[in-house]
Amino acid sequence: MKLELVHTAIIRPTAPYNFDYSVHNPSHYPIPLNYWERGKLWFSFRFKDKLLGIKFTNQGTVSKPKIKAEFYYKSKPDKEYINILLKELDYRFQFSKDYSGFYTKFEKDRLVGKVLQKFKGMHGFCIEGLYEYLMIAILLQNATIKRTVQMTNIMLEKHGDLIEFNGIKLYSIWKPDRILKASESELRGLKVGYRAKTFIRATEDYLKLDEFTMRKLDNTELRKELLKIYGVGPASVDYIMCGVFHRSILTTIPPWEAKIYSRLLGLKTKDPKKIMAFLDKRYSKYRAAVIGHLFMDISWKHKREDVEWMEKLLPYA
DNA sequence: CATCAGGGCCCTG
DNA sequence: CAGGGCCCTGAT
Repeated sequence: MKLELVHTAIIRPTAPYNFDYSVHNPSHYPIPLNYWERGKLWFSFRFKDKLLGIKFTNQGTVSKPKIKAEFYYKSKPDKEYINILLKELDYRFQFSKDYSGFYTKFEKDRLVGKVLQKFKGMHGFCIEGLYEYLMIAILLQNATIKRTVQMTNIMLEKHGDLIEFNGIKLYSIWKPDRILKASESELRGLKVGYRAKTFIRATEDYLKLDEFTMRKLDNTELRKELLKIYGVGPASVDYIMCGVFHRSILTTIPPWEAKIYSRLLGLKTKDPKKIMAFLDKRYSKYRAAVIGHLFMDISWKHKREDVEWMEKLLPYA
């Protein structure tokens, strides 16, 4: 479906704001829901039953941030819709979040000071809403990157919605009712295995929730609610809380991440529990933010110049 | 060719 | 709370 330019807005994030570090995460697996190049981001965005294409263009600097946002749709949406849409984008991209306390606290830290300098102005972001991210979490479970990519693509081709705007074609994750209309056996035919059932059950559970109300819950309550969703366990719940709900938490470190952090932090141990204890002692409530920055750093490096040991540690096989 | 583990999670005992 | 089963794929 081709979409037309229907509205343009200027967004002024809270400084410091580094555009590229705040709209693109090179460690995420390639998925045709968005497209990034330096200073620009195109993405599909389903919100309140409308599927739009959105393009961001960086027109500012880290200290004087400014983004041009262009909205593509079938017809001109009303003012009210644009207003709540901008509010939602503010939440998803954390434009108004103030990270200054974090930066001043650790800017001289021996291990992460330099990285914090480099990434100053990186805001946590998650383009996807709860439903989309939930589906992605299921696609990630118990699979290598390659398999996840393959399952994602077939699911998007069969059930996703394709849009075209500003010369770019992107998918959007299907609407929940689309998956409920599909049968489990039909989904199994797409070689997603036991996830066929998980997609359906998780969608049913999702429809009982209200993600906007959930944003007001504290971490403990939120975790409890999310764990009620079929197919969401300790690993996925952490990804969802950090991503969709922007909670700065680090409760479990999966073994593959432990290997990476061990190296980044210059530790001898690769034991997730010991690494956690170290982080907790040194960075306490900022431990997730610290790890987030270190991981971003190595991911960008890896994207640019192929870090050899990362290639070995990441299960790209 | 067979077997097995993998960036989990559910269910059963 | 421990451990088996689940889908597929690629490594051995």
